Amino acid sequence: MSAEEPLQMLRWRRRKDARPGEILTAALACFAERGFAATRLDDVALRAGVTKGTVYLYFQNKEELFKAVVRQELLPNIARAEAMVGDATEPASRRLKRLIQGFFEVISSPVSAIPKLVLAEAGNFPELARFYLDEVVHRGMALVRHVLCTGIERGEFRAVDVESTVMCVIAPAIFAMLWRHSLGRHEPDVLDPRALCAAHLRLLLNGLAIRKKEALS
Amino acid sequence: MSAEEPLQMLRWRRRKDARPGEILTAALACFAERGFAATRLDDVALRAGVTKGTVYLYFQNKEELFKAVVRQELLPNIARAEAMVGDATEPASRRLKRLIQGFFEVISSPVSAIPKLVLAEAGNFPELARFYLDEVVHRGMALVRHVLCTGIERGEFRAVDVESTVMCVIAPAIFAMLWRHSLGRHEPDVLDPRALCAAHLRLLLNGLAIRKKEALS
Amino acid sequence: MSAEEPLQMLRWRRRKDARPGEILTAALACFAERGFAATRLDDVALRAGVTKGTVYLYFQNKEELFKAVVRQELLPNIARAEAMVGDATEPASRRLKRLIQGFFEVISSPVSAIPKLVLAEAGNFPELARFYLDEVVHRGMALVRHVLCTGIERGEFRAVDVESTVMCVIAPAIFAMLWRHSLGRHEPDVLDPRALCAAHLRLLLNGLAIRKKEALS
Amino acid sequence: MSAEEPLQMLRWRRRKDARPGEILTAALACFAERGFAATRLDDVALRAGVTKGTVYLYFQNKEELFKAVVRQELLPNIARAEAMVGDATEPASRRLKRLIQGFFEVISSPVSAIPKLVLAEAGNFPELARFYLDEVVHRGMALVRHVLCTGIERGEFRAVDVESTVMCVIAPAIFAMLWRHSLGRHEPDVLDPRALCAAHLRLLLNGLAIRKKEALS
DNA sequence: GATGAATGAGATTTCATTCAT
DNA sequence: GATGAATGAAATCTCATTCAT
Repeated sequence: MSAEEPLQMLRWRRRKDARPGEILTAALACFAERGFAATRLDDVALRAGVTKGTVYLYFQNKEELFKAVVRQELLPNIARAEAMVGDATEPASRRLKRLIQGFFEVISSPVSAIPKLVLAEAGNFPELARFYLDEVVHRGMALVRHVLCTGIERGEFRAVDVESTVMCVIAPAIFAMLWRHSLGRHEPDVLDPRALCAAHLRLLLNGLAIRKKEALS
Repeated sequence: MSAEEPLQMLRWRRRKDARPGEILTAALACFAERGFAATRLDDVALRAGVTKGTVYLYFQNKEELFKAVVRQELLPNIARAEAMVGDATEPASRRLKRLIQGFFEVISSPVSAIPKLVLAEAGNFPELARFYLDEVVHRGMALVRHVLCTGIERGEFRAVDVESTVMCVIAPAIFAMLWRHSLGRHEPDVLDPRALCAAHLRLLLNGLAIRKKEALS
Repeated sequence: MSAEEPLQMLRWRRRKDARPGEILTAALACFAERGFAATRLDDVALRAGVTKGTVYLYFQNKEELFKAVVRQELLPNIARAEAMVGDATEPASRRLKRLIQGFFEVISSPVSAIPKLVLAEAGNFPELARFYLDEVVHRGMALVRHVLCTGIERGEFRAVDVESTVMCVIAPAIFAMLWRHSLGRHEPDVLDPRALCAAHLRLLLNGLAIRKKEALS
Repeated sequence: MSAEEPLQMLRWRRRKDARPGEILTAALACFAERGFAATRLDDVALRAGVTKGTVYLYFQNKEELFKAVVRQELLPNIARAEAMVGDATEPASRRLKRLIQGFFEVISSPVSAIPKLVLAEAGNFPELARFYLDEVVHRGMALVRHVLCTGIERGEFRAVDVESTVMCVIAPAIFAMLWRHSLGRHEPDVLDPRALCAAHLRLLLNGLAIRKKEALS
């Protein structure tokens, strides 16, 4: 069969293999724009350049499509984030900085729409929430936690409440992602991710830094 | 006959004035749980102790109900936030602290569900987004900005990038609200608002504090 | 009781007696404008200056209200039409003329909306159709038939097909009534009832007149 | 399995092209029977042999369906009427006769239900009224007017008030159509279209004819 | 007698899902 | 593999009707 396959079929073959990805990309865009419920499968199909029936060829139903979007679009990003922590010989402050910058870089990519989606639909999709908690949130927090703990152990950072500080570290980046895909659409220029990242880093590193003779407020 | 009358009478006794409020409260709870689209008007009506038709007696349609929820539930809170800035003779750090604590206190009230709702539906309700930006976001940010500027002018705080720092100040509280009404439902105890508030305040005030001989990283 | 009845109560009493009529008038206007189904009882009540509940005090339901409108608004008109035939000593042509002019005069009164209503709803209200046929159509046709027959017997009119000629006699007037309450609203001045009446009379009387040596076409 | 397949296949075989027409035919029948408002889309769908959803596949909503019925069912008939005037070399009386007979022939076809529908709903659908006036009424009246004018110019007809006479010419045919689809259903045999047509023609042609030595009444 | 808040049955409309082609 | 016509369940919304006041 592969022997007599004409060129045209090869093209078809390629498209066939590409289809699921194209559909997921289209779906992410649609979900990000209107939310899960308000997105019609017709919209997704149209944007993916196929018909509704084709969507069902690759995904059992709308809910599975939704989960697939989250799953597939996030997998590379999680690994990326974990690789980001990098070399353990570096100072903790530098690793923290790189980690945060990594979070902020996500903002401009399409995956940044996922947190908003998960947030909006967590109530209706417990299974998805579970998955997201286990595969994204916990792993992301573990990264930050690890860097913070190392820094404290090594005497680079003050002995803060690690669990809460983890939240403080990631909150501005998450906030920026959510903003971009919701209110930010109706009022651009309010939030500048680069500037926010810089300000956050300064505040944070200053806040974590150990000062010589000083009592906390 | 007189025995079963009281129930009936109570039903009728509830006055027109009370109904809209009851319905709005019920609606907020439903919307917060399932989101706008997944909430059926039957659910709202049931929770409010009325029937679907009654909801339409007071609100033109589901969308208007949604807007009314956001509008009416927020008005008191905005005023509350503005009153919170308080006395200008106090040190800026104390005012900032009170402001942030105020934000964190909102988390446990039902209104804390509104940010999630607005965020999730901003794409579908531009008018609502506009309203929320003008009446909530801008006013809230103005409060923080004012305190920060005062602190910088008076030499209490370092000369930071005010606009971005405003975001850093509010991000953890917003983050906590969103968390509570989404992933937090599926994994309690991950986020302790009190502890987060405390950690945030320390980091922030430390981060803003002026140190003697220090160069930024 | 009637002795100590204050003036105010008298007024109330008067309104009470007038109510059903006021409601019927309002209902006729509403039904004529929008048709039976598209008319809401709220509209009728509003126009009658009462509330929906009051309508139900006097009429069992919407259908009964509809029938009452037709019944009550027509009764005087039927009698009026029958009286119109007038003196049997007059020439038939003059009586026919008066009869037709009578039909055309109805056009400008509110009752002229009833034929449109009955016509539109006859399919859904067989009982009403029956009533209308018996009490209005047959009696109206009998009048015309009587005059025509008299005229033929007396040698004033040609020996036409009486039953069909009856229709020809009344069709233009009915047509004008229907027009006024439907398309005529969207294009006034197309149909001038006076001119139509005059033209119809001439054609008809000419058409019925006996000519000396003439063969029918 | 192969036994019950044919039924299924027939269902599916019916092509997209055939459906709209089938639905329009079914809709005309339903609307004619019960009127616009009282017709449920379920009825239409059932009669067309499809389900409610299918109707919405081809027509945006009930109102558009209604308009489509009127539009599509009438187009052929208008052309038919215009072709009916025929040869200008014929005597006007013969052309008028043919025109009127044409109107009367419509009565027995399903389109004869449309005047009743338009009449009943003109108040609620101004746009439809406009369309009907422009595309049907004006063109129909123009035909009659043309024949009358020609007849007068050529000395065949008396110099009547043309505009009003046009109405007199068409009124009996319209009347018969309306009758058939309303009261006529509850009392057949009252109106015999053939006899009515004949009687109308005689009266009319007699009424229009010029007599030698005669003064008008 | 009059009110108008409340009801709930019933209609329109949407859209995820199926399946013959 | 891809299509798109067809489905039908489920939601929103309307409004005639009721009934405590």
